[in-house]
This record gives sequence, structure tokens and C-alpha cells, in this order.
Amino acid sequence: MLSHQDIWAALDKLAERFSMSPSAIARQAGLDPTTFNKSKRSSSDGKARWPSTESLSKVLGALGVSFEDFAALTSKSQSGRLSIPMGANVPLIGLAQAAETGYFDSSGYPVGEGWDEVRIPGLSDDHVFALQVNGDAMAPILRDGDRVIISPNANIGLGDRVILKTRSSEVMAKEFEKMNSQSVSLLSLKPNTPDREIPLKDIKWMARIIWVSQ
Amino acid sequence: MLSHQDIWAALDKLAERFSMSPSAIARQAGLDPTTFNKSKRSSSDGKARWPSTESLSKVLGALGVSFEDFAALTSKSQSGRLSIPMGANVPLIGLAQAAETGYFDSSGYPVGEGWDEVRIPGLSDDHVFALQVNGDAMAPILRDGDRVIISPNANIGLGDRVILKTRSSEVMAKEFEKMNSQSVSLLSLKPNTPDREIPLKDIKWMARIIWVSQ
DNA sequence: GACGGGATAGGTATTTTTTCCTAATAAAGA
DNA sequence: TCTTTATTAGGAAAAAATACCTATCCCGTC
Repeated sequence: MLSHQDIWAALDKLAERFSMSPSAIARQAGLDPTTFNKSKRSSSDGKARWPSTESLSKVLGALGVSFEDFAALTSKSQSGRLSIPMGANVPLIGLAQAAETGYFDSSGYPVGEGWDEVRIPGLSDDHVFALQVNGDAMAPILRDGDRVIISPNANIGLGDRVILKTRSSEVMAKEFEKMNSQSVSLLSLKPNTPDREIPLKDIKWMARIIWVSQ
Repeated sequence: MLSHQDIWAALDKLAERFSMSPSAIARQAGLDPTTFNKSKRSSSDGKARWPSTESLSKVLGALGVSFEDFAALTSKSQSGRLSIPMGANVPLIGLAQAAETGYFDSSGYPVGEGWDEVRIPGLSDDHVFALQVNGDAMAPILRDGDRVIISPNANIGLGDRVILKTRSSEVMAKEFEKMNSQSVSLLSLKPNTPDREIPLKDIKWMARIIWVSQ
């Protein structure tokens, strides 16, 4: 989450880029030269001060810098993981309905009534991660280069496709069949490959695949 | 120069993108639901109100939208098109690497260096829509209940899976092989099903499948 | 060395934004 | 149809940011 420190740091970077001081950019923007004083970035009781959007706009206007460029200056390095959004709404309809008239315009875009809105599920899990498939061992379901989105906290039920890692450091994609207190039964994603029953003690972790890229 | 109207408009676009009202995003951000009321965007004497950077930060944090994405929403050059990537940053690693030690903690969550960050591709297309699969005619690739995300504006190349609708109102999922000025060659997703060559004039629209739920 | 201007810390007054509250209307659910 | 919840307009109070002011220090110029 964007912090006031990010914004102050970006203002300082901006000033540095123009070889100016914080008081100089404030002055150039028509603000009081003390506006961005380091001493005024928090109150005496430690409460953070956030520069107003109006002040920022004046500075950016005076320096000829776009809001987008300024936002880029607030960017931290990508070393940490970013929080996961809930995702935008996407229109949804059944495949059978898609064959009927009235659901697509001439460009193939959705039109008309009858479309539900669906949220892309599962991305509310902060621990979602992606794996990229190497090779075609699991084609046609998972092909070389496909990206697989995994939600460690999603419930797993019959028929769900899962990724698991064993204690012997094998990572595999399977279809979950059932589990008891001792072991888990997994169907292969590849035709003509034997199903497996793996003892729970041999499994380091198992998580559900929620999306596969195409 | 960035105006308060630009910022308010961007907030409204954001709310619309999430199918939420201004009061709903304020509430979700932990702000008072009346904070972004249209009636409060200027004072009774017409003086503009600028939302504070602190309020913006709270909204963006709650919705998982970056400051950069938000700044892009304020950009006038994008007027009319919401082509902003609203996707999530997700940690990504290769499946083969996933077998090595050091990439997952004991709960199966990603840890350590070596993880890339990837944006879920394709959701920047405004016209993205989803279809829900009925039946198992295309299993194991597309199973009953699977949701397929389609990006009408994505480029289509060899091996891409596509959805197309014909003039005779058939909707089908296929694998794109090639296309010439007359027709398109499509491989079946189902083993032992004949491939098809369809004249372009018989195709109403064809679009690429970018994600399949599991 | 003296002087002027800029940069910064810090205090107070003023202005601005958010919060809290009320009321009316619209939308959703039973 | 009725009830509940959400959304929005609008007013007053509280909180927060800027403007104004003072003082000190530093740097550059004469």
C-alpha cells in the first residue's frame, strides 16, 4: 500500500532530478517554501502528513512532470510480493447460450442482456502464485509455457486439479480423487498413465490449480 | 495540469470497473461512505475539493490497484478506453524450479529469491468476457462448469486455443493451426475428432482463449 | 568580513478535507 | 408488497494540510 513516505520520497527524487531543494519546488509551484520541509512531514506526536493532491498537482504542473511519471517515482522495487486484488468483473455467459443470437456484436464483443458478471475467482488469496510449465509431459491439459495459477488456501474437492510437492522433491500436477487420514488418491492428467496413491507423510504441500493460461 | 476533475473521474472509473459505487469503494477503504459523494466534490461556493492522497492510498490499497494504474486512469489521452491493466502481480516460477528447495515455505507458500513477478495477461482488454462450459464434450481440456476467459483483441497464433462462432450459429473451441485468405484450419481439442477447415466467410467471429479455470 | 538569499526548523492562524450525522431516495431481498 | 440496505445530498464538527511568520544556519557574492 502506498505510504506517505513513498510520496515524500518521490517528491525528493523529483527535486533531486531538477537539482532543486524541496523548498525550491514548493516555491516554483506557488506554494509556501516551507510546505515540504522535512520537519513538517509528520506532526510533533508522530502523525504522518500526506501532501495534498492539489499541492502535488501544482508541483507537477510547475515542473512539467506528468502524474503518471510521478506515480512511477513512488514505485518501490519489485523485490517484495504485492498484495492481490479482488479483480475486475468480467461478463459471463454459458457456452450453449453463446450460440444463440443477440449476445455478440459484429466484432464478437458481448452485447445485450443475459450476461452475468463474474469475478475472477480465487485471486483474493494473498498467497496465490504461478508456475510455468516446462515441456509437454502433461499436454494437452498443460502445455509447454502454460502458466498455472495456484491458490494454496483454496479448498480441494473431487475432480480438482492440484499441484503437489513430495518429500522427495517431486512436483507434479494431478487430479484429486479422494483423501483419507493416511494417503491421497490422485488421477493422472495424462491418459494411459497410472493413477497414484501417495501417503500424506510423503507430501510436503498440495494446492489447487485455479487457472491455466492458454 | 492535473485537475481535481481528472482525479474524481479516475475514482469513478475505478468504481465502475469494480461495479461498485463511490460510497462502496469509500466504505471498503475504511472511509466514511459519503466521502466521495458527488455533492461534496466542490463546496457551496464552487471551490474545488481535492481528495487527499491518504484517502486515495486507502482506496487503492483496498482494491489492490497500483498508484501508477490509478495515475494512468487520470490520463486524458486514454479517454473513452479503459485499457488499464487491472490484473494482479503474481509470483511466478518454472515448474522444474519448483522442485528445487528454497522456493516454498512449510505451508507451500512462495518464499525466497528467484521468483519473478508476472501480471496476469490479457485482462487489459476491455472486451474480455467469459464463457462457461456446458458438458464434457471437450474434456479433459474443457470440463463441465469450467470458465473460459476470452480476449477478442488478442493476437492468434499457431497452437492458440480459440473460440469461434459460425454463421450457422455453431460455437466451438478449437486449436488454431493456420489461416489464409480463404479459410482457417483448426485442430480439434478432442482426441480422435476430425480437424476442420472453415471458410472465413462462414465465421462470424473468432477470439483467443486466454485463461481456463480449473 | 559583511551582506543577502536560500534552506530548514518550528509555531500559529487559516483553509480544506474527512468524519459524523440526518434525511430522502433507490435498489435489493424476502 | 414490504422491509432492509445502499446510495446520495447536505450540514456541522473535528481533523488535517497549507499559509504566514519567525528564527537560525549555510552558502555565495562583493
